Amino acid sequence: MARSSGRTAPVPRRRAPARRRNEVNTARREAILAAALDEFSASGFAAARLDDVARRAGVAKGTIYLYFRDKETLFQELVRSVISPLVARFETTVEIDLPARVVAERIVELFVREVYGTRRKDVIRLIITEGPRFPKLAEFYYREVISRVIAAVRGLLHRAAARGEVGAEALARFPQLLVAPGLVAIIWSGLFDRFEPLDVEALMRAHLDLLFGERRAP
Amino acid sequence: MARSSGRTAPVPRRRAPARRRNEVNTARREAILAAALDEFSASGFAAARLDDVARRAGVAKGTIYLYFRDKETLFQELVRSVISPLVARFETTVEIDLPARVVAERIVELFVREVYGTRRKDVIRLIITEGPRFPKLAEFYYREVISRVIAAVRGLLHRAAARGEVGAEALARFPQLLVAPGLVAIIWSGLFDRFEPLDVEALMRAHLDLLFGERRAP
Amino acid sequence: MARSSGRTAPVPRRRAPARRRNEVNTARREAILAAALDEFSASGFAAARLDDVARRAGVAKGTIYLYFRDKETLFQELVRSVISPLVARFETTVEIDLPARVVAERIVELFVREVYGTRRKDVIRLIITEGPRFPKLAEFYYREVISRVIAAVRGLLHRAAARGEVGAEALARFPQLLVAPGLVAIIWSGLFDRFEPLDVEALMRAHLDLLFGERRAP
Amino acid sequence: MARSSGRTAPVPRRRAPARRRNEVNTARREAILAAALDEFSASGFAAARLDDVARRAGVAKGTIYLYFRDKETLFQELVRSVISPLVARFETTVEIDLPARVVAERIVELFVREVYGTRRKDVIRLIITEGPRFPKLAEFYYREVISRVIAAVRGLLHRAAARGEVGAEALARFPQLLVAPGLVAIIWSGLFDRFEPLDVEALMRAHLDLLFGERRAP
DNA sequence: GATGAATGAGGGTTCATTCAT
DNA sequence: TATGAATGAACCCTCATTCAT
Repeated sequence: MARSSGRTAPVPRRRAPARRRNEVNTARREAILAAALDEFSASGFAAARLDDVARRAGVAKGTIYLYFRDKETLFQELVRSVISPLVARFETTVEIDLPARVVAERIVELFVREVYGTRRKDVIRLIITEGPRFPKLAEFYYREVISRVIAAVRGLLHRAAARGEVGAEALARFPQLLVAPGLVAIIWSGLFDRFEPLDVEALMRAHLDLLFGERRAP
Repeated sequence: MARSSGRTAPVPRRRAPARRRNEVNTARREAILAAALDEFSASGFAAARLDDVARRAGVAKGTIYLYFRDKETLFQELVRSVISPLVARFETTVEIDLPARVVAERIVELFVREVYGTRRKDVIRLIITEGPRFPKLAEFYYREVISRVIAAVRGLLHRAAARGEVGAEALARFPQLLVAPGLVAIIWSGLFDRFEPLDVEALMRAHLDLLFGERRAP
Repeated sequence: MARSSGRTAPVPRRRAPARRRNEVNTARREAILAAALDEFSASGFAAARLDDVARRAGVAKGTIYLYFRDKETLFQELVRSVISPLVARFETTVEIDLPARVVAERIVELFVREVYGTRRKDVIRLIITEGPRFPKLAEFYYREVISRVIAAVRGLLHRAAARGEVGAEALARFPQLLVAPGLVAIIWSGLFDRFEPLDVEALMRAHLDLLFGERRAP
Repeated sequence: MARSSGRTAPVPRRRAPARRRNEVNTARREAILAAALDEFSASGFAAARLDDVARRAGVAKGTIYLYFRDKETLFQELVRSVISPLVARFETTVEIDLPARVVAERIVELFVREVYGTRRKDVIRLIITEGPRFPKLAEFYYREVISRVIAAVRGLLHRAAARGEVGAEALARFPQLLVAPGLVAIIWSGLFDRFEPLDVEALMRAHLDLLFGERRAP
């Protein structure tokens, strides 16, 4: 809504060039998302305070509402922003037919490097801990991640089973079995690491060995 | 400016009577615990309202405080009351040496029947979702459950490995691998059951088959 | 079961800004203090409701917490804000050596005009009525007011006694005797004024006459 | 409400003899009053908990309500029960005409011995601290104590003034001046004794000396 | 009478959200 | 656009009072 300048000549308001403004906007939005991840991870959705998110992001509390409708939207967009790129990444990993074991190793390696070793681990943990209270979030995650990953893995494994690979059939029915130890590692790290740290890579290697038999050479 | 309680010596508060709690008391306490499980499961610890717990338990709000010091204690006792009997149950299940596969089957069967098929599933889910915010809860669960279960399973499997059973060694190092699918099933049921229900028994059977090879006859 | 704030380092809370509080802030703070004095005086600390303080101050309940940490701090700051200027005022009144009677008259006059005739009377009454429950408040009042006033009066009277003035020695030992009728007047006004009002000025004049003998001309 | 004993011969309920019951009742009532004095003195009326009163008195919470309508009634009866005997005591002390100084000394001595040296001091302090919130209490105290004491003292002092005693006239106008230091001592003891104890007897002696001139021999 | 478990109104405090500047 | 003071609904917890036993 343009302001009327009345009888005097209008003074053009100076505006930052569109390009620059967008960059600032994007940076600020991302600062808020990063701060939100910190706070939601530390306190959970309900107990996290937008005041703390704002302070951590270096903006005023009201500013958050310029970028996100409300606390819940901030939370959902946080999850989306971190998760969405992950699926694309995953789908390029599994698009060619390879032996089931090789596929499994790649998936596991992708998980360890790109999820467990990054803030994405915290987002997965948030989905696990907060998901039951956020049907929309669960639905998004199911549609955008779970169902697509499962479909991709199933496709691969069905073809592997058709080629006679052992174990592929069971995994194809329940691809959850492939990633279960990864999820357990994420839960474990949030609950028990201070009592007994878990070596994820060794865990996942042992898991693959159990599924496919010992590898000869590393 | 801490307020003083004055000059005269305070009469020591009589502790909760150790005398036998009669049946009404026990029933009421359990009604509150059951209602609390419902509400905490539905809303999470932070968002659950003690008002709703009271209403669901059929008591007044203040009555909760006759049985539990505060919301946090109620939550903690809820977890303890459901979890503690479980461990004893588990330890009697694994006390004799049997082939690893048989042990694994019993554990899995115990899990499906006594955890997944009961309200205990919800308590496990609460530990997973709320544990990161309740260090004491995580510690209790680690000391009373996790460490003991892991120790028991490790003992069994080490002996099985010594007898030459395949797979026992890897499982002995990471007993988490045995129950990982069970935990994933619990998480799944809270998030995705409405999109795609999970047949836990089939999942666990497939898991055992992957670990130990197909069984011939069920 | 203390709740943890998680793993990530907390961002230090920015303290209440030391920057100049603008006039709106100051006015609002004072409106809250004035309302608090009304309510605390009418109901006592424990029974006063912050809801009423807020309504009387024309602000929302939460606004109080922008200016004061909690009810107790509000009470404390109320006392301090009213009392602190009083001591300075008093000390300028007694700094020169004069005959004991003249000093006593000035102190009495200061009390009647600046305490009894103002809201400060209500604050003194609050210290008397609530002090036993607020050790820190009593300590503050002792250190900042009582001990300094007593020291000042003692100094004056000792010198007057050295000059041979009668009565000065006893008053120097117990300066409380000088102000006792003033305190009784404050108590009386809160309890019995509706049955039998007390003429403070006449009371204090009679007191001085008893201490020092009748004055010839008023 | 007599219980019906049905078809069998009625078993007469044993009842304690009326005398014994009355003694028990009286003792219990007094135990509650004593406990109430402790608790009200320690915490003030509003913050004192009937739970604590009951525990301290060695009775159940409900029992208090068999003897007193509610918390406020308990408080008022507490004050009455302690104060009422005091007035009779006082009136016998001042009934004969004596020199003003002697009367004043007797009153002061009565105060120090029978009020300041006993729990009555705490009741006076409660009247001072809680009176502003309890108009009925203030009225009772004014009618039963203050007005009668003042009338008695005035009578004495007017007659002393008529006999030409110096100071009697001023004191007759404001008998409050006689007891003011006593009240200040009570207030002081509740607030500042831990910083600077007050020697009441010396204070009162100095007070009398100021009013009537030094005594030659103690 | 005596008990103490149960009640539920009440109030201090928090914090998501709004909006004047 | 950005700010942060202000708002007020929400909720945990206390405790005077009641009442079935």
